[in-house]
Amino acid sequence: MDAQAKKYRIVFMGTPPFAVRILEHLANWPHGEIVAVYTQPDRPAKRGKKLCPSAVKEAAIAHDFPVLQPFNFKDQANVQQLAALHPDFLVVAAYGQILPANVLAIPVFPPLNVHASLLPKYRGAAPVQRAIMENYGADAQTGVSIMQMVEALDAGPVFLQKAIAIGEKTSDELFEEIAELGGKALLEVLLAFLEGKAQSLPQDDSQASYAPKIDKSAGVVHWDATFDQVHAQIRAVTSVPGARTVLTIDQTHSYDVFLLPGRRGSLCSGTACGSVRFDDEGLAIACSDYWYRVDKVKPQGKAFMSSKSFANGYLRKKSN
RNA sequence: CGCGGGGUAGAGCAGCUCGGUAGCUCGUCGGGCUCAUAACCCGGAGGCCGCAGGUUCAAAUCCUGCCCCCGCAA
Repeated sequence: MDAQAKKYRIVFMGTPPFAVRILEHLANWPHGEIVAVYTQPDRPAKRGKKLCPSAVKEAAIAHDFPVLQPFNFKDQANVQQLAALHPDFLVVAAYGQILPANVLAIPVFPPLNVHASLLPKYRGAAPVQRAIMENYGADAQTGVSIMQMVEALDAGPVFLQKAIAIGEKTSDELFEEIAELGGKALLEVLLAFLEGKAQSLPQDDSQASYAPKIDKSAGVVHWDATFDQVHAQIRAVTSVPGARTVLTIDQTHSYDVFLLPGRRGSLCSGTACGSVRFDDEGLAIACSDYWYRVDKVKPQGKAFMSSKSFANGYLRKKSN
């Protein structure tokens, strides 16, 4: 197949930065051309409540891809608009909308989804975060699946899976690696379709688990767990929605802060979970087994600072 | 005009009500003690108090406008 060969028509759907990485891989695929990019409508966001475009929209505009932002596909006009694009492939990554059967039937090849887990584990909205939270062993791993979309959520047959070690990564770091891996896996599957060699395996529904969306409350650190569990939780929620806790200095001073992943301290047997300690190294908080050494904290209204800086400015009140 | 917090030495903060001397902890530099030290003692340097304008004999402080940072809400 040379440069003059047929370019397959691809419609991409996605919204957050994770989807951007997948889109970038697709954009570089020599056998296809992106004929449209679907993403969530601009939403009021951030300070000032201004209308903000999604990460995918910004990327699509940078590439000069046509952008479409329908509210949903219940409106048949939107379905027909997609059909009129005559897509060979429909690729979806973290789009944020459930696609009805008449949409899934449009592309020539099966509609594909890039999902950030080893299906059937962690179907749903927050597969990466849940995988980190629940798998904190030394050899824990998660991965990415290229699957065919069906009406049931994340339940279609899987064409290709790739695994990746979780280690001590944060969800941000893992998202990036999975997007990179997923982008490559996706192109492998697309090529397999062109060569007529694509094969899928049905998911074992009895092994399925669901990864519910992460909300604010998931960021509140549970200090009554082991160090490994606490560390896993903090890594999972770092960045969004942020790991937060209340530092109780004394009876009259406590601060609601965000914190970044730290490291294991010494054993803290006998200390009440959640106890706060300041020493030469900075801040430590007691888990059920070890002290959790915290290097960076963010008081309300402030930026992240070293725990030592925090002590310099905020601890004085304790002695006065 | 969505709501709230913040901007003062390299870092983190106090001072602002009630205008009048630039303060605290850490860091940094120099000296001392010590076998030695990240420990302790003494001393020093380092500030357009976010920007601009106004009020005043006098503004970090009061008034007005603007910029930047943070959170909530979506």
